[in-house]
Amino acid sequence: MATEKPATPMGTVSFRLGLLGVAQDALYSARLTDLDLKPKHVALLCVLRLHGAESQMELARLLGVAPSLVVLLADHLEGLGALHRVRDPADRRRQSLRLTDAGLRLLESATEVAAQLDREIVAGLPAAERAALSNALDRLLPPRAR
Amino acid sequence: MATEKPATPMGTVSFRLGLLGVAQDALYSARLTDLDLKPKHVALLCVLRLHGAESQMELARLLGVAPSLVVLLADHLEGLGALHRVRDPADRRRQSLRLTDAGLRLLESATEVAAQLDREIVAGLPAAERAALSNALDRLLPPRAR
DNA sequence: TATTGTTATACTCTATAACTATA
DNA sequence: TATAGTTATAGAGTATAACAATA
Repeated sequence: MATEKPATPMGTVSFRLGLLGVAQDALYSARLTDLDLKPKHVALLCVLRLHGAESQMELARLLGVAPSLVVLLADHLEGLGALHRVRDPADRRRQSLRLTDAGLRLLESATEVAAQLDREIVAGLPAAERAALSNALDRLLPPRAR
Repeated sequence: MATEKPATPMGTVSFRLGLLGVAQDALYSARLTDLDLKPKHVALLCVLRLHGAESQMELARLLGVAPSLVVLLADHLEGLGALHRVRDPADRRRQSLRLTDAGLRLLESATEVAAQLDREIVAGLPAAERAALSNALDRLLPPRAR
């Protein structure tokens, strides 16, 4: 009684995961407009908060995006006062990005927005299924993103 | 022991769902290049196969995209011989999109690509968790997309 | 006048490539 | 010469608005 051969991609987990995730991303993005953030900015803040990063290059690798995009994301966040760039004295080519207190508060606000989505969206799921979903996401997310 | 207040959006289901889903969509898109399709084309084919649709407008509503995008998607699929447009004789403004045999075979190929991703991706999940994930996706996907 | 499909246009996102400063 | 960061440019994707045909 495992998965039978599905008739369409809608019968697969990966396709439905893509559909739902893309919709989720768009919804979160819409809810972030008041904070003047996009999900990618939030991802960058998360990495800084949870890992820290030695350089923008490392950040690009961790986020899985081009280094040039990190520049734009960091520019925007710096403009919001959420972080500042500090030159590495040992290698002046490098800049470390450091969260400010305002950045931490911004991240907290973004967290609350996501938590609200959770309440709206997983409200319909039984507790066991919600936990299983959360576990599955943990396992499937590429380690670099965690 | 329910969900404690998460410290970052990474602690929420919705944010991780967005990250994973967007990555999934990109991966599926990359695997579809040989078929000359994008996930949105596949979604359109799925809707035609599973529901049928009376008009392109209805399709736009079901897919949650702008009508002008349905035109482009259908143009491409028509160019591949996957469907043809037939004018509704009762209302000549409307065009019904009908899957051809080639379209059905194309959808089967796209299904196999997604099934292969499933094998690669959910391979690491215990059966119970996989089933729970599949169930959760079913419940969370907006009904229009199913 | 309202609706379907289409076309034209513009905007967002992000990558690639070129460039600067530092090593 | 190689690397970190930046800037310039280009392409993909998709929405909005204008338009044509039909009702």
